[in-house]
Amino acid sequence: MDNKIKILIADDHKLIRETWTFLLNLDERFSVIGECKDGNECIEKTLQMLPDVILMDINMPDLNGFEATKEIKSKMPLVKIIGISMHALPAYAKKLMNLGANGYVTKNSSRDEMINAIITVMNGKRYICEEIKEIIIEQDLTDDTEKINIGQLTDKELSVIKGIKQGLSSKELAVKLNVSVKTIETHRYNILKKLNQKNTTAAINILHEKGVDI
Amino acid sequence: MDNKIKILIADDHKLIRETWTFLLNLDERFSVIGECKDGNECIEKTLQMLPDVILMDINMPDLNGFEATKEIKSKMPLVKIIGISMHALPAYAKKLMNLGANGYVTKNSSRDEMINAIITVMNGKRYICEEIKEIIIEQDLTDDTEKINIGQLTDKELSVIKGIKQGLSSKELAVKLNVSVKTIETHRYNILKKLNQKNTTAAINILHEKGVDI
DNA sequence: CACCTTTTAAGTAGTAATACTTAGTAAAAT
DNA sequence: ATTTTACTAAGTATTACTACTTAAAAGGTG
Repeated sequence: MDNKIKILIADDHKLIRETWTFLLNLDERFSVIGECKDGNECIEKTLQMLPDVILMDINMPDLNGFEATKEIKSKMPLVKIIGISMHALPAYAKKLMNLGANGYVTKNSSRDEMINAIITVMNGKRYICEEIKEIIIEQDLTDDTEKINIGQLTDKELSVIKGIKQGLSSKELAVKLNVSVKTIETHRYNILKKLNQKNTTAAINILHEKGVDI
Repeated sequence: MDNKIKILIADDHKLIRETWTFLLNLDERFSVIGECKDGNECIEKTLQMLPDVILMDINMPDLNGFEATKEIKSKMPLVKIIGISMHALPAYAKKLMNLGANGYVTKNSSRDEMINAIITVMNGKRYICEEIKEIIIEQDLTDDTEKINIGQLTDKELSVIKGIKQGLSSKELAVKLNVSVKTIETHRYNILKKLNQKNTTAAINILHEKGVDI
């Protein structure tokens, strides 16, 4: 048991957690020592259980993967963190790596790729999954043609347009995000400017067409 | 014999009558004092035999359970009536209860459930079987989601919401569809009413969630 | 430290959308 | 033959959104 790589899994979906736990425990080299369903629980269990690697979902309630990564790396810089997301967005990967994560893989990835990621980060190197690598290379080759990029939108702007998509008004969003209506209106204005659209309906539509999952 | 609950069974199927008679007579607390094969016979025997409880089938020839219940309750309001039907329809139960019945059980119900029903109505309370309760709860839970129906939208309304999705304003849509801006505004209003949404963004979102390809 | 980005939020205008009511016409269903 | 539904469109009022400008505070980067 001693020489196995201790893994902590953080994901808000029970099925995902259990699947990864099962798949990883099939490999002699790994031992999944715990599961957590949000960022706060992950921070707690990390301090308690001292895992070697954390598989951290980005989209979690209460405290998301970005925030949890930042917090954990400030307290325990040696623990390896691999971000997991359903979004194949290089911007997400880049952001997470800048917060101290050691790897980033999408939920489309295979067990082999995840194992590869764990081994790689345990060897002190960073790991980015093939899917993201391909997109980065693709974008590098096609260069400046794609003006519309999710990376242009900030976190708050994404929160705002997500709310708009759900039918919330500026007033309702102001209450939800605990800011003034004027702030929401500024965010809306900036979103339309960045995406070069006349209204938010068109903005949401263009994001959908570009395959951006908001 | 005096202190037993006197039961009258009304059902057009002999086998059903005999089965219920047998099953209920197994219990010391009950005594089935008579059987009848239609509503008219039930009214007659009720006036003759003065039962405590009538187990009344809904589907009977000549005079059905609804009519018989209404008639009996107008003459003898204190006799307890439990409707029995092969149909697990809350509407039937509701209708019968409004005619004065004290309980409603389906023919799928167990002996225990029927005994429970008899005891309950004898204690002055109404009884609805579990099967019907489940259906009512289910309908109540799914209720407002079923209000949204693509079939409600007319051809013109679909054209309008498609245009809105693409980011067109009412003015632009008016030009495109060759009608006045006021007509487009009316369509918008009717769309929101039909889909029960506060704005078109929410309407488009709800259509997407329902898998409607607009 | 200076610089940049993000987030916040104010002011001012103008335009668009929502929330109804009423109403005429044509077509389709009862 | 009568009712219903779809489409049209006007009126009125209110609310929401869009289009800027300006600016201060917080955070990280070079």
